[in-house]
Amino acid sequence: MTAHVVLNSPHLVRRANAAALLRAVWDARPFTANDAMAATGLTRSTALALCDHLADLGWLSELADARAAGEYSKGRPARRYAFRPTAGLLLGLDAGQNRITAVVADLRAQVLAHGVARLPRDNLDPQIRRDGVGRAVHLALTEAGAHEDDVLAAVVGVPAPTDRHGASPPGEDGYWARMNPDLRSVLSRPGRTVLVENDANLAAVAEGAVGAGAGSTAFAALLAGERLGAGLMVDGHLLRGRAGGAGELRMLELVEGVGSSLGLGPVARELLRQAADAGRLAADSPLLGEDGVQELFRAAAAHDPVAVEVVEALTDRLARVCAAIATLLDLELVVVAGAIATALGPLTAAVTARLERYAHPPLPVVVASRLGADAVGVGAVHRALELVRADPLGFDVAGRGHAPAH
Amino acid sequence: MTAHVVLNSPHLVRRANAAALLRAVWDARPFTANDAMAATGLTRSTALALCDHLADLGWLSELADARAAGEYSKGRPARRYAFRPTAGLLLGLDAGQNRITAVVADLRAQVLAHGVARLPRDNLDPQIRRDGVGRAVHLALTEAGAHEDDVLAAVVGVPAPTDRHGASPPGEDGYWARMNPDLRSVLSRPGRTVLVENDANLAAVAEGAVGAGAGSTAFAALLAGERLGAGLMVDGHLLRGRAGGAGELRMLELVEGVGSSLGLGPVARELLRQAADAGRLAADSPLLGEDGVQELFRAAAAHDPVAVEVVEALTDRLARVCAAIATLLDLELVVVAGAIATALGPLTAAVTARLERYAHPPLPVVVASRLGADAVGVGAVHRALELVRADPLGFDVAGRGHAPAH
DNA sequence: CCACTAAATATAGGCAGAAGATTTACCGTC
DNA sequence: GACGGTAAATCTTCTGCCTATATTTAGTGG
Repeated sequence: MTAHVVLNSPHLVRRANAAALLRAVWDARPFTANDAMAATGLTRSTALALCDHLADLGWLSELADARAAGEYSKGRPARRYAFRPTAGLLLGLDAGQNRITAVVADLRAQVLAHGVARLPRDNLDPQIRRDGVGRAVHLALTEAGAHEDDVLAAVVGVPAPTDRHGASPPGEDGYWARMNPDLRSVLSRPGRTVLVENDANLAAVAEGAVGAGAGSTAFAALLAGERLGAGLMVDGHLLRGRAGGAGELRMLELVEGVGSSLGLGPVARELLRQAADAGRLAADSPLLGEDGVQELFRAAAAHDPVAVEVVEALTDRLARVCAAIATLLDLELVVVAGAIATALGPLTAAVTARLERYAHPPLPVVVASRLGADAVGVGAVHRALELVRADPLGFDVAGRGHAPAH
Repeated sequence: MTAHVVLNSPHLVRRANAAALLRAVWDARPFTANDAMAATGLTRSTALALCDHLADLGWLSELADARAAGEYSKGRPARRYAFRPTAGLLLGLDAGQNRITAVVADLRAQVLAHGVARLPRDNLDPQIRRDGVGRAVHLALTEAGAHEDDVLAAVVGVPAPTDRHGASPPGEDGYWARMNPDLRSVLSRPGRTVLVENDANLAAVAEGAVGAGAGSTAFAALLAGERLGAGLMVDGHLLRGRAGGAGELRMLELVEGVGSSLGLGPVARELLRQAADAGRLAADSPLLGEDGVQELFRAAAAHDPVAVEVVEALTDRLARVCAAIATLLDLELVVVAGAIATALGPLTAAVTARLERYAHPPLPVVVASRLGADAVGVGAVHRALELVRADPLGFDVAGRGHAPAH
């Protein structure tokens, strides 16, 4: 006979109702008691009492102006309230291998400021990463004119699997553990919720919230950097697995015509090197340079035979990858994200077309992310928002620039 | 401003608490108010009032006997209640291609009776399947001495993907649609909840509830019949996907060394046929007969070279399949289920051992199901149980052999 | 200045649950 | 067979949340 949650106090009822009202009003324009009544089904007196209560707590502001918005004008003017998106702040971080980005956003996930900390090229010292996180956060908060105490929830994306508690397994040669040197504790503050999450998972959250996956219930965000990784959203849930390893794509080693989880950049470089070795590419070709991938698509568009061949190989590879993942999970969409995504725009249509060779209808669609390099940070902010929205009254908001109505 | 659920009436609070209490005592021995208080945190008066209420509704019986169980004997004897597992019945069906099985169970998922309807060998007429369902249900209910009205929830497993509403896409050549000819409507009755679900998914539910997956939060049930299909349980959720196709294994066509989603039986038959064609197997070998697969393992155990070779090929194939699925989703376990499962017991250890060739630590474990041919039906019953437990007070139970206390 | 209107406020009542006093139904024991 | 002791049931009182239904209020337009 295990314990079960019950409402053993009227106070709990009120709290649940207040949270429901707050969620209903979160994204709304200024609203009146009538709106609150419609959204919750509560009586006017109760709705008003809850609004006043939420205003006392700092979640809502009562707008002095009664019928300012000229919304009609018979009868006694309605009291108007508005959700205060700056009642608290959200912090989203992308703790990449060489760079840490912090994003400060309000309670509607509107980005207010950024902060970036570059890390030394070959660093694996945990303290350097931890310091970098602190630096990026400080920069972002300063730019936003905000204070550490204003942050209700912080979420960090790391290039490693993470379990429910934000811990990463060591991984081979301890790479994962080095990427996630207990970043949770760096960000922890009293009254603040902190979560460490896999970066591809956060990219998926971002795509689902404001990207190509909005409205979709089954899709993947394919983070295409040096190695491929995926965030899997199925039935509206982010998949985690035993130890957070869901979406790790080592299974691609078993997929015919793919053979590894290498990202598109490394594969392109390798193919171009092979062409050079075979004498089909001049040793000083721009395709072999730093910006090889950008050059590659330009050259393919200009019908350079080697470039066309390589791009076709990449298309085929990506189609196989997407087919394998999407078929097993019945996804309707694969969003290719990461730094390389913008360059891949032209590729995705070709990939989608090629899917019919490797998958069966209904075929998924492959698109490039429009969120750019910020995908992980934005996803982190949205994840933080979910945490706050899930139980807003669990967060203390009173401090922030608000004088409670006594 | 979308509508949100609120507790706008004391009645709702009471209902929620009653449901919580009921869930807490669902699997308990006879219990007293003290037990109920401990499980819910409510006061004695409230707990007793709720128990009486639930007894009135027919969910609990009050045991006349006060301190019969000799559980101590100072003070005023406690009133004792017990959950009534027969307050309503659950119906689980396995609507296979050639055979329909119905299982009747009580509210603790204890199986009370079976009913089987065999279908003509080559039938695809929807009406024949629908009639078969009715026949199997009638047989099972009769054996249980029960009536249609006693069934609170029914769940059917079909060999086809199903969406949230129990509908199946037509599939190529309409096979799926024929396997699921609106079975929902056949079982529908006023006051009864009906659900149509993919059979592999139900096998996964069964394994998670009473099979090898009990306690595991990320595992797959691999239904190994003529074709492979999987039910995927990740983070405690059954994966569905866009149209219920999650766990369809056509992606195996892309996996090296696998190449198709054919089950082990067909592959074994094909390998044996090839051996026979090559003259390595006598044309009258028992391995080529009806019970080939059973024979195969026996022969391999006796070091028959052809049999050993085929079993090794099957081991390798299964290891690749499990590695691909388990790696993508970070599963800790793959349970091989289906009619063939019992024969596969000896194979699974070899498969688990071979996984290290195709996957990386932490490696999943592969085991054979111990649930036998009933896995789908049992899973269906457990799924039905979930439906009832989720909101027990939404079901009317009063009728069944119980005189409410006026 | 007066109806009219729509919203805010005030008042009363129902109901769930807590808290604590009291009663009850047993057990020993003398 | 009356007498404490005990643990649970029951009774009484109280608080808080919500509904329902007046009543008041702050405006508009004639």
